[in-house]
Amino acid sequence: MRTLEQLKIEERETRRKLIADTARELFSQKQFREVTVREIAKAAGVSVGTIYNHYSGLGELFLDVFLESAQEITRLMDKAIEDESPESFRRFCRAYVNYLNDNMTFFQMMSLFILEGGLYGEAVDKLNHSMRSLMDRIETALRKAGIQKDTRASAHALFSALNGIMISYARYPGRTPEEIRQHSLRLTDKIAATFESGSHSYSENIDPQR
Amino acid sequence: MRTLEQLKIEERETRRKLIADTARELFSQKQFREVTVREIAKAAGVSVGTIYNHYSGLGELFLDVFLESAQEITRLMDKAIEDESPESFRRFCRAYVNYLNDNMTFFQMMSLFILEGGLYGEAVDKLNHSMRSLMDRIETALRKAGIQKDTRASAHALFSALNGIMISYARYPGRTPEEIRQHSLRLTDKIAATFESGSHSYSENIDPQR
Amino acid sequence: MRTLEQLKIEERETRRKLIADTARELFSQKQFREVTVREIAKAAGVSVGTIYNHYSGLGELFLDVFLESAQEITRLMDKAIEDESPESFRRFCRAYVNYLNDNMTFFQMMSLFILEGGLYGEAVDKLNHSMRSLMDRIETALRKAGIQKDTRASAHALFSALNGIMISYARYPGRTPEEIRQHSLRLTDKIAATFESGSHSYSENIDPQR
Amino acid sequence: MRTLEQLKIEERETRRKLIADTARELFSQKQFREVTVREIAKAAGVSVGTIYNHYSGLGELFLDVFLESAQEITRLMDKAIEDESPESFRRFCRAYVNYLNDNMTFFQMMSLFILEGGLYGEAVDKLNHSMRSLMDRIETALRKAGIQKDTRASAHALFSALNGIMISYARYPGRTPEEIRQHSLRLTDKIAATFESGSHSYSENIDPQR
DNA sequence: AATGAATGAGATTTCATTCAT
DNA sequence: CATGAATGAAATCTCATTCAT
Repeated sequence: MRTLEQLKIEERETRRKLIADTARELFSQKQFREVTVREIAKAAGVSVGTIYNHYSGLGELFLDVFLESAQEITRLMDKAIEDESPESFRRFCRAYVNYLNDNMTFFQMMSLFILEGGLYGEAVDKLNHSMRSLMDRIETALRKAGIQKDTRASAHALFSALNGIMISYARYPGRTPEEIRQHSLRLTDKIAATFESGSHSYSENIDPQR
Repeated sequence: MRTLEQLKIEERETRRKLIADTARELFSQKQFREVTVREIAKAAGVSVGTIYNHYSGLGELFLDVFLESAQEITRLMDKAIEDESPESFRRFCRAYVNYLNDNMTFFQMMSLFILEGGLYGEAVDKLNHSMRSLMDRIETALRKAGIQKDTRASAHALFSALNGIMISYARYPGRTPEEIRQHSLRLTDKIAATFESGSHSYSENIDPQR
Repeated sequence: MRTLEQLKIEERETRRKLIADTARELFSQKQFREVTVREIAKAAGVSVGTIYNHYSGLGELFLDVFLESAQEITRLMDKAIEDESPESFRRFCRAYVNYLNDNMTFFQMMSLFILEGGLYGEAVDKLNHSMRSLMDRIETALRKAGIQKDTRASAHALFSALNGIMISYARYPGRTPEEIRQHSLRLTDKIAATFESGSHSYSENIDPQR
Repeated sequence: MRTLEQLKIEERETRRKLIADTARELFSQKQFREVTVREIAKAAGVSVGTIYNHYSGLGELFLDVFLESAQEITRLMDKAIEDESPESFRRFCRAYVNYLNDNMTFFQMMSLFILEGGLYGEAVDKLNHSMRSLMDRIETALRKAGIQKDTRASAHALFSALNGIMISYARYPGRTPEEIRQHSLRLTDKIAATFESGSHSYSENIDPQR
């Protein structure tokens, strides 16, 4: 009996995931603001109504896609943290910026949620949870890189700085995607270096006897 | 004859400025995406058609508003640079972030132009020119703060980092404007400190003997 | 065997009644046009499909709810007819109008059936039967009030007149429910008086010698 | 100068009237709830947008159509009042009921506004004004028919009673339009007679000495 | 140069009903 | 019989832009 129930629930989740994944796919092809419900439905092989059976509206669907991306990033970060090379911190930062370059939608949605608001109740909780997960990884990476003080604030600052690269240069008009990626990564290295070196002088301040 | 011509041109510019300023005013009241041409026209006391006589479309108007803001920021930065206190760099950074907090539109438009594109030809030139002006000031501030190497890249990195604060936390759902401002400024200080201290170890590392 | 059959039938009827009653309850809470099948199903604790197993569609369900209300009114009228006070006729009319005020749905559905049609076959028979029951009571009340001639037509006229009060003033925009009830009852009294007094002069005119 | 302005205003009103009249025409052909904006636009030879330039929404358009009908009725009543035959009162009532039979839309809209609400602000004022105009005529007709006391309340009662005929029998399922009209008029006569005769006995009651 | 009415494609969302399980 | 996910047509309303006056 329980299995039957479970099966139904699983099927439901599968369908939901199908829709979300289709949407993600479409978002990567064009500005996500330009993707319509009809398109998503068609691409997913379901009817428009079905989408509304699974999501209360476009906002919820967007959030779902966003959260999935956030999870993906989290996994990526977890991997990058394991890196034991001397350059691991720089690589960690690059992993994030590379992801953003490849998945502008994630970033655009974050902008949407943060800048334009429109998120309430449970949605905010989900967003917060997701953000905290990210921040945890960043904090870990910072610790590994030798930053010991004030790590949470530093994590926020680093997160901001890396996001800022995107907001400032992604799709900068007149630049090719490759030029943009190069520039992004150059800035990423710069920021990574700044944070790392910053940590040293910091520790000097903290531990002047050495 | 020339004076008559000049008068006409001046009047034209006045009209244009009137429209742009009205738009800015409206943008500060609500999400700029929600402001319609009709609203702007009504608020400015002109007809819709007039707006199209002065601007080729909404995009151009947005750009104009944006550029005006950019000029304002540039002036603000020029002032901040003159500050000779030991905290001048931190203040410089704060001035920028404070401005963004007070003028979200500027930031939202930058996001729009950078993330969604849609700028071509002359518009890109204007944007570039404006951005360069900003970057010049940031570079100057960095130099004054003791950063001597690689200042252009550092300027880009700092610009990114400060913008990132906004994209990451502005209007974070569930926070009050004041909470957000406080958090923004805390991060600003963090980043300013990181860049400043980074500069020291940098120069030490790079050129210790000399 | 028969008992088993009966049981099944009874259960079926119970289910049907449950659905109809739930619907009535919902209709009293909001405009019945705004109540969806899903809502009814949820409130009744059954599935959407079950509703369609019992009713061929929303129309039939509406009719069922309507007929139940009509029966309720009939019972109310039966009671009111027994009233032997000199004011019994006025009270009879008031009982009907009060019911309408308390059960707008009944009236709205009548409007729906009468004005927009869409009833066919058996449904019309049921509606007619129900209406005749009502009319019988009204006729009886009129006779008791001394109207002897042309009672069926008078019953129709009175029925119309009382319904008209609702269509003309129920939820009149800008009036509170209590104001509306007061006005309704004032008009009811007026109409009751008109019909009663009319009856006298009528008989006098028709049969002056007596 | 003034004429140019006037011309524009007139043209605007003409357009608005064109839309309203087209809508009325369509409403008489099918249930007015089934008429879509697109249909109206197409039939009127304008674009959908134009309709929204003239009306804030369907509600406003409906109200406009309704008010126009109300004016038409008022004019009709004014004519009927002039009738000096002994049957003038009956004719007056018949004129109204005939109009309702020919223009169900008017009645359906009245039902909509009264029963379902949704009218606010200026709209309510317009509705009230229109209703008062109607009531004035009814009152006049009643006075002419010899009813001297309590004429306003009587007007409301008569208005209700006549409307009630429609709500109770218009499009009664299974009846042909002609049958319905006949029945309506029979009831109209009945009600007219009731009100007239009622007036007599009333005066008798009030002034028994005479 | 100013006006502002007209345009019309297009988007989101709703919901009664069906039907396979 | 009960279930409830899927369906998909259809409806209202928006708004940047045009262009004749």
